[in-house]
Amino acid sequence: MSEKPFSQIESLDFTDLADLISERVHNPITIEDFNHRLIAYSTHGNWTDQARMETIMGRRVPETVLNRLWQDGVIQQLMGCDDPIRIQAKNEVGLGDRVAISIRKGQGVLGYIWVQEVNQPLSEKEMQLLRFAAKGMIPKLYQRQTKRRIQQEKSKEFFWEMLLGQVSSHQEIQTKAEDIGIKLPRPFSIFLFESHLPDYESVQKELVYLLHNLKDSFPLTQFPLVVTDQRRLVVMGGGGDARLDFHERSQRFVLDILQRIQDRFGGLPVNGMYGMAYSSFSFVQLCYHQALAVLRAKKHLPQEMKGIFGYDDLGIYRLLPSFVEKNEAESYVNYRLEKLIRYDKDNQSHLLQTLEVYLDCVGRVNVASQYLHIHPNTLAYRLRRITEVSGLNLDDPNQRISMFIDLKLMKLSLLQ
Amino acid sequence: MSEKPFSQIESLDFTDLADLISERVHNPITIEDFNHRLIAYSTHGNWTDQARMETIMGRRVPETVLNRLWQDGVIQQLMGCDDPIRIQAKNEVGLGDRVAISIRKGQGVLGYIWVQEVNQPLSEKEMQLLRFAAKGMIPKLYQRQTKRRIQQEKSKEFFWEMLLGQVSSHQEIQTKAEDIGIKLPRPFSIFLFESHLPDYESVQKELVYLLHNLKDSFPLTQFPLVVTDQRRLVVMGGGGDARLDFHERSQRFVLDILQRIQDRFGGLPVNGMYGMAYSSFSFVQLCYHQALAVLRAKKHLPQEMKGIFGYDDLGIYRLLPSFVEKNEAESYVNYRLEKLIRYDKDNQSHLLQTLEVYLDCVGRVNVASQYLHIHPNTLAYRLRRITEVSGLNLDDPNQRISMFIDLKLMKLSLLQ
DNA sequence: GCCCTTTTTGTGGAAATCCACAAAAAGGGG
DNA sequence: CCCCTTTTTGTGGATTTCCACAAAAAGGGC
Repeated sequence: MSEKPFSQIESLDFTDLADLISERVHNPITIEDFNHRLIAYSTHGNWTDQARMETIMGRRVPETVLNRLWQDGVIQQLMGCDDPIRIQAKNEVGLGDRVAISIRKGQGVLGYIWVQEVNQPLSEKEMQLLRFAAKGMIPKLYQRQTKRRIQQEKSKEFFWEMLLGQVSSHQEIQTKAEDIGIKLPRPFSIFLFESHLPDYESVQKELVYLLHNLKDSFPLTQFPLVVTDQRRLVVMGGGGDARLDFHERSQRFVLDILQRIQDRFGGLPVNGMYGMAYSSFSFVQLCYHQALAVLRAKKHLPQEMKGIFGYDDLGIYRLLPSFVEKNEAESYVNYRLEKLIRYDKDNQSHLLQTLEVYLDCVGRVNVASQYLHIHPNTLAYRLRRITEVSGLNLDDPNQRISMFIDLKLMKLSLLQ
Repeated sequence: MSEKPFSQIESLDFTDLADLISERVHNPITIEDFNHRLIAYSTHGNWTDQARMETIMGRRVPETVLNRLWQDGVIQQLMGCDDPIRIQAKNEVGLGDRVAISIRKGQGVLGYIWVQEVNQPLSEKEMQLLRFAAKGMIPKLYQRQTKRRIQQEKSKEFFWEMLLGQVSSHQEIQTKAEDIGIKLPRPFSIFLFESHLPDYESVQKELVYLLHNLKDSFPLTQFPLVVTDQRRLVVMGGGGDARLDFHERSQRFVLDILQRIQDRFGGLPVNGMYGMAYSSFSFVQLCYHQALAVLRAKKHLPQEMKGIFGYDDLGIYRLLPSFVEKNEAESYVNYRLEKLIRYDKDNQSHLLQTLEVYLDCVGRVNVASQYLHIHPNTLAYRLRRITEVSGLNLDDPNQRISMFIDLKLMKLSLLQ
């Protein structure tokens, strides 16, 4: 009997193994891990069906195919037994006839072997052969998985070291990454995702899934490092050497992820932000702090921060902390602001709020008055009052801007 | 003979002496120092003429009177001899008939004795008496002057110590000032005047004169400390306990001085600026640096700094140095600005300048287009171009402001 | 020279701003 | 309560902005 059709299994790598199995079952095959990521594929008959091609090109089974297979209960079935299962062609998603078997250790799925039945349907003998192959591959796959997990642990530790500034020189980081065997992207940025949903677990899973899933189909590529911190996910991402559009790509990337999460969970369950783009790894910690700064700004001034995700786009809010520091050092007070505050207190008026809205609306009387639910002329009157009381000259950009800044600053300090 | 009419001269103070002389010459008198500042006056006949009253009230001979006396050559004559001189009434300036004599040591004038001839013209005998009095007063006056000069030296030294932060605690400064015998104003500020005129000497003289002269007639009082540094005059000024209008008073004060200097010397020969208002003397050094910061800002951005003299009014320019620091630390670049710069270079266009003027004009298309000598529609077109090229959203106050700031920052860094 | 794109200028109409002036409404103190 | 000031709202008209569309001008490449 052919009891030992894969006796050399220990000595072969996955690619050779794929070719060997393919030869024996007379059809092209793919070997995938528990997450449907491609581990290896046979070289014969590559151009047979759409799904196979896409899987190989994207190094993962296409999402559409997976969705369909989950819907039809195929995956569930597959995960529940050690036997090969025959799957009817699903032409809508480009999937031809298949036979698939899961590689399991106990109840845990380690991976799958997929056979594309392009040449001829599998005979019972070839099915049996598949069972042998799957069983024989268990230790190899388990070892691979363990190794991966260890490498991932190392990566995480390394990432935290970077984030906390325990390694900070570009060279040091570069060589250490090579040692661990991960390729850091350049230019890069640090992304942060935070959620306060009760079932943070599932959000995080979805996030990780999206990160891995979007990394190929989306402009921002390579996410070698993901760590979680309480209810946050920290990611280093980047690549694609054009630095010019990095900002736009980052923004699109974050927006897309948030959109998808929102579609799935509803509401606004997740916040996302990122630092600036850097090419030198000596900026990792700074970049992380930039993302954190965006987070803080969003917490304190949610209204003003709508639609802002990148540190690049914080604008003046990027500089507010420095302002606070400087103002305290020289005990600065905006005397015009003081006067308005005093006036408001004395007369129970709303000049300050009026001014803020007016400035927020870049001096559009109509817009601002609508926002305040007052007549445009009332706004005009109040503005006149404001200039009279405080001496503020709204035609002077400098006065206007510093008033705006000091207003936001006050708002900030009142909230803390 | 009455050779020793003032034998007790050594033991009397100036006030008693004034009364004594007045009695002997049968007319009211004043004793003044070399700078026409009142040292003492006799108590009889105080309300006799306008000039005398104003002199006593203002503790100095009124400027109008002095001007007239210089014009008529009286002062010159007086300074040139040791004899009493008779001066005809000059009713236009409120001056009645006088006799005056200078008190001189060698060629240097130490002071003057003025006799108001209200009761009767002085006889030759009384004139002689005046000569004796003047001569007898020389050592006393000289001593006084020396003491003053020493005190002034001490003050200056002390002031420098404060400015350079060598004494910095409020208490220490307070007690040290009391030791020296000067009363520091509270609240206070540090004022700075700078001139690059070839004849700086005369400007400085005029400034010191104005400072002493305005200190009574103007809202800002008490200038105990004046030091000069190269082509600058540093002054500590303040007082008048209302802190609310301190800023307005300071501004009016500086403007007034600059106006007068300009009237006298033409052009814009002098720059003046000041720090914020403080009540604790621990801020002296900081306040000085604030005035210096205004000076620097005026040097680098003269256009933007027109009409700004107080650190209070620097607005965002107050914070530019912090920006520079922070930007360098995180090697920040405004990516929108970058794009505009690149576009301008590639197409020899003027989008950046256009944007700057537009922002300087707080978004007034008409004003800005006139300033740029272009059609309003051209400006609108360019603005559209700007938003297309850089992605700048001019309706967002934050983007608008940070663009403004980064523009000024760039201008600043280009100039240095 | 021509063709092309980019930029500037012009026209016209709807909407918004600015200003002066006045009527109404609100609020506070005697 | 009335009187007074402050605030809000209303009206009308000159000016400005905003937009769409088009003609003219400028500049670059072939």
